[in-house]
Amino acid sequence: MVTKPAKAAPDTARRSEKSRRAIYEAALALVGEVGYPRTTIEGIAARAGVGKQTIYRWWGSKADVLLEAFLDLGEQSAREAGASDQEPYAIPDTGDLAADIKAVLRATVDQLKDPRFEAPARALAAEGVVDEEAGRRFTSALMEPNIQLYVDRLRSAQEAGQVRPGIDPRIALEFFISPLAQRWLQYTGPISYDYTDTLVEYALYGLAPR
Amino acid sequence: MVTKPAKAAPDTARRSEKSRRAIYEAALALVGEVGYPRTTIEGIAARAGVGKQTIYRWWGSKADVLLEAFLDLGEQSAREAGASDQEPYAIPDTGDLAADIKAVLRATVDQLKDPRFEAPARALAAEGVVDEEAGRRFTSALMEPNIQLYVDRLRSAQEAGQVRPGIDPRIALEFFISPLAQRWLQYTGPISYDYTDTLVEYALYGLAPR
Amino acid sequence: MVTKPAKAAPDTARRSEKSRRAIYEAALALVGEVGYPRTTIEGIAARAGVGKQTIYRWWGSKADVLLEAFLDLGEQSAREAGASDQEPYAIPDTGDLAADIKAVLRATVDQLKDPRFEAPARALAAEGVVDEEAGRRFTSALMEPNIQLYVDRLRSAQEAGQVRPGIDPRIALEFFISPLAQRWLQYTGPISYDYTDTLVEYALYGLAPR
Amino acid sequence: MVTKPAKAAPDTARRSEKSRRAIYEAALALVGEVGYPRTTIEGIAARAGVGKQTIYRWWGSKADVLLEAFLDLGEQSAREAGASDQEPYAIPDTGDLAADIKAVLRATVDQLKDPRFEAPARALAAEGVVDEEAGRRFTSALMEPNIQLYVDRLRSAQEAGQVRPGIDPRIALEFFISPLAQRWLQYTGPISYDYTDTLVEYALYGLAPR
DNA sequence: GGATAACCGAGACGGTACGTCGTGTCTTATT
DNA sequence: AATAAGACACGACGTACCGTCTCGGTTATCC
Repeated sequence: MVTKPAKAAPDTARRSEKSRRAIYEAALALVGEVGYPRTTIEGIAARAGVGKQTIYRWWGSKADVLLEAFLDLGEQSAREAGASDQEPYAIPDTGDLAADIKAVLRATVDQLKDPRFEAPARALAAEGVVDEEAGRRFTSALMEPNIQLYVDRLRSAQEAGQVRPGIDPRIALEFFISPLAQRWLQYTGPISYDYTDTLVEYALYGLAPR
Repeated sequence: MVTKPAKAAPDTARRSEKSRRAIYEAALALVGEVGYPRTTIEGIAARAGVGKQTIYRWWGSKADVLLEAFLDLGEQSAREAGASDQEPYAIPDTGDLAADIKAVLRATVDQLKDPRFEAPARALAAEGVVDEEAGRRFTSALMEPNIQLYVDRLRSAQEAGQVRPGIDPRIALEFFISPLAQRWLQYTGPISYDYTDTLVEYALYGLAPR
Repeated sequence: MVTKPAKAAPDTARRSEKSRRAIYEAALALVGEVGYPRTTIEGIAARAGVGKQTIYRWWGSKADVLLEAFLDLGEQSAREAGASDQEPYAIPDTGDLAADIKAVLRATVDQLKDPRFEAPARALAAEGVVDEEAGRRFTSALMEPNIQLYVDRLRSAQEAGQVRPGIDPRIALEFFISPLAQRWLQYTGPISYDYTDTLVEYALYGLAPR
Repeated sequence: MVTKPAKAAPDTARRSEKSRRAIYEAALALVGEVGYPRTTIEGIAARAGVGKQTIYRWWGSKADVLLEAFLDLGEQSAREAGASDQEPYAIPDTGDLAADIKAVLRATVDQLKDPRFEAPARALAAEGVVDEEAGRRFTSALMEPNIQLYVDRLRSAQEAGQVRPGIDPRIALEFFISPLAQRWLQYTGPISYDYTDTLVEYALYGLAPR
């Protein structure tokens, strides 16, 4: 058996770190400046001072480049923020479920409105809507970890008796994030702290035991 | 004064109905077959047996063509379905709010899984995510009418004392449609009757008075 | 039978004369300035202010473009030179064979040294050496007509008794042109009026009857 | 003073003989198989199992590689043919000038038709046509030695009174080789023993004294 | 009922970007 | 120090579409 000759993967050890970083920066900058559809691989290469082939060698598509650039951006932010590194990301657990979730959603609102995040995030989301494979990839890389935090927090609340036992946290968390996601993705409504606070109140009222 | 030579809007009266229909069909077929990004104006024109200019004359972009084609598709379906035409679309009001909404959501699930709808719908959604102007246009053309139906039904339920008075229906309805929309758009989870039924139960529990 | 779908030849009637001329000029200029190998289709297109596709639509290769440009150049020169148009090209027949051929060869020497002709001519010759199909094409388009003139003149000389009857003019003419061609093509020796005069003398001595 | 850091000529003593031979073979094979323009340095390196740098270190261009490969091929053939090595190449001198030259030209015809020689020879010739420096290099390496043999033989014939005293052998020899060269290079006519025999007859008739 | 102006099909045009290939330079690890 | 291997910046390839722009050739009113 000849293990398919499918491209002869390049040698990762020799990869130019400098080029990779330059490509990330160029990609994010361009998406921010001219939008995803008018961001081209040629443009990224030119701006990064890199040959096109260097991009094609390591990534399969514009969406791939952007996904990694975006992940890298997240890691950077995380590194800058939580210098101490303990508990890099988690929903706080003060015992007050409503307050904890409101706080997290407010942070999410801030993030959704931060132009550094917004343009690439929309680009990826759009790509994922239309290309199932990409969509699943993006979802599992970008959203799944976050979703898991909600599941954990809700389960903890369930154990504390603040959420009815029969509730499936995997579904319940969607009451917090899906309405916000839809408003953001599809411009079906404005986004604000007030709005997310209301969301939490309405939803928890239904989730709490009587 | 020369009343601006800007574009000389074409004469709608002389428009070729045959070409318009051919373009709709070609556009929908291509999006279904090769996906939105690989659907091109040239391709639509060729398949419709139409000059490119005929498309550029009447529509401003690929997204525009597809939006109208999609709306047309909806009208057709409606015409076929409700021959009588009175009350073309409304959420039933049997007095049982949960049952009524479950029924509508089940129909939505069916529609989201119908490949005739899915491909163009995704295409439009993706375009809307990345292009705010298009997004608002699509939302107001495709979703707003639907949303209004939920608002109406919820208000009626509120009057009937089945929903707490303080609740804003514009927000409450998102508990029903946003989670489903997100699962569909972003592949964050499977879609089924069971799932939408559960959604309705969890949500109404919170919306109902005690 | 479906007569092969081999490219769907474009509509010659709609061809842009302006672009064609611009392409000829750009091609000849570039070959003259930077040489054939560094003349690129992209470069020609850019210099001519023309899309690449316009070149690819009408010509199959760089060599094709240059051949036509070169033929066009020849026609132009001819048109400028022989305004009267009678006898556009022929070897003079004064009765003195040696003098007639010397005169023509001197003109050829001038042409071979004219940089306007030299660069494209070499380019075509080189292409023809390496690509048999192109070679035959170039030879029959560029050299055959010329060769025929020699054949005619030699036959006329034969009838006048200045060349032995058994001689094949098709071969004899090579004594005049092949040595010159080789010196020019392969840099095997210098080119001058003296040289071509000598050639004629040596050769005619052998061709003349005793 | 720092004796210019220009290129740091590589150390010939350490050169890998095995690589050199492999490169020659690969180059000749590729030119024969796919033609000169589609023979690439990368292709040669890959086929020879050699790093690209090894080629760039020792040769300046594709043409250089091929020229040496071709010369090497000639030496090999010579070595195989004349095992004794004395008088590797010379035009025979039987006293019959016509017969001697006819014999040599017939051998040349054979060689020109041998595909092992033809492809690389054409490649080099074409390169030389378009690049004057390469042309002079190729001519002096590949043709000059041969030409000298004709000069010698003609001078000997001159001394024997078979060629008129005033004749310049450097020019006279072109009557034998240039027509053949042109037919071969430019496809202006077929090549055969008959043809070269006729050439010799026509030419010698003019060169011989009366 | 003939003139005339629009739309229509077709598709050539100047462009931009695509994804691939080859160049010549450079770096790394091996011999 | 030369080598096999191959990543790199660069430039050109030939193709696909873009949106604009003529071309005839139907229509479809308006005189």
